[in-house]
Amino acid sequence: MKLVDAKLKYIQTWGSLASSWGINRTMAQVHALLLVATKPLSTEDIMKELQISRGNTNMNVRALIDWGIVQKESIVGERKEFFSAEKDVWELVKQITKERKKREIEPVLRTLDELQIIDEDSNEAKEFKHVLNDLSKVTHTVNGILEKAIKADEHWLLSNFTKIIKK
Amino acid sequence: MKLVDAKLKYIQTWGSLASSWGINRTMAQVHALLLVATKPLSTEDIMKELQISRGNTNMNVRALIDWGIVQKESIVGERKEFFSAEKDVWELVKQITKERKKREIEPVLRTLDELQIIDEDSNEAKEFKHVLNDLSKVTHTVNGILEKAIKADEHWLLSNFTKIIKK
DNA sequence: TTTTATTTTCAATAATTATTGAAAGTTTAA
DNA sequence: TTAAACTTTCAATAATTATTGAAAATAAAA
Repeated sequence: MKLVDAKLKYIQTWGSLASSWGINRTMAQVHALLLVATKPLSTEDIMKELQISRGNTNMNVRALIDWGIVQKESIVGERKEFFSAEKDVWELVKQITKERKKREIEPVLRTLDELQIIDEDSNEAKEFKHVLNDLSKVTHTVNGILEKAIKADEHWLLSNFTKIIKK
Repeated sequence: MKLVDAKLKYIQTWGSLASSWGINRTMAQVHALLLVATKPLSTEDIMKELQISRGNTNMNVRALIDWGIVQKESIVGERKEFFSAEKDVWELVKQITKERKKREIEPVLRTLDELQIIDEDSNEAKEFKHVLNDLSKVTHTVNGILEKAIKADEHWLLSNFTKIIKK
């Protein structure tokens, strides 16, 4: 396979994975592009490479910066902005985990805990509380694991998980 | 809070969580409804409760059965079908994990491995291969953890994860 | 068999989400 | 200052995804 084709296919793959996880396809493609770029890219570079508009490029680059996985770069003698992606894949996974945890899991956790306050004592209410409690427990556990994973360094994480997998 | 309101809010919450994870909102709501139902529900029951059409109900119930988290139930003397959800939340998490792993992670893994075959030796090609390799390693590790989690029983899983969290 | 109840399908449509492109805003350099 | 380079915003529109509802298919009962 030719390098150009491989890069193209890789960007496509990343984009479609992202959609299935509820992330904007273009955002994932911009990120994929920056991840394999050998130097920081400008808005123009991204527009040209992915054949998308200026507005779209700008929006998605900003979103990626918001997620903490893309940085602005200054190049001496250049007026425009350049962008580059975090290249350490573990760092990347941790950053994404951190953001999704904050944006998606934590709000649910809060809602689940709120809902437990039901002033009723029927069988139906008891069963409902029971399901809620189970959901809450599982979600808290998952949240705890992610919390730990975010703070851990690569080696600690890897060795721990490897231990579990091997067992 | 009243039980009825709590149930409503719970179904809404589950639905919006699902959207952010790339799962059809209605599908999540149907599942949420079945999860707190005290007895199996018919298509009519679901339609009425969630105010959705017959077609929509049918599609989403079938999808849930496909995912392995909802079962058909027969009630003696009743001609129509009834549906109920897996109530064991850990079993549920495992089933969902299993399906998402199969549908989303594994295809990516295959593509990543395919892409490694690049017949070029430039610096650019080397860097690209390096990033691919990193991505592949991380994805394989995550896949392995999930594989293990799917096969494990609740107590084993919980105690292992708790150990990691406490450390 | 025919009738009736129930489920499934799918074209039409609605709702949602993403994208464009041009105008407005901002920053830098002359 | 002013002008040019560049970035941001956002209403209009396109693309995608979800939903409806009625007709077709299937299954059970008469």
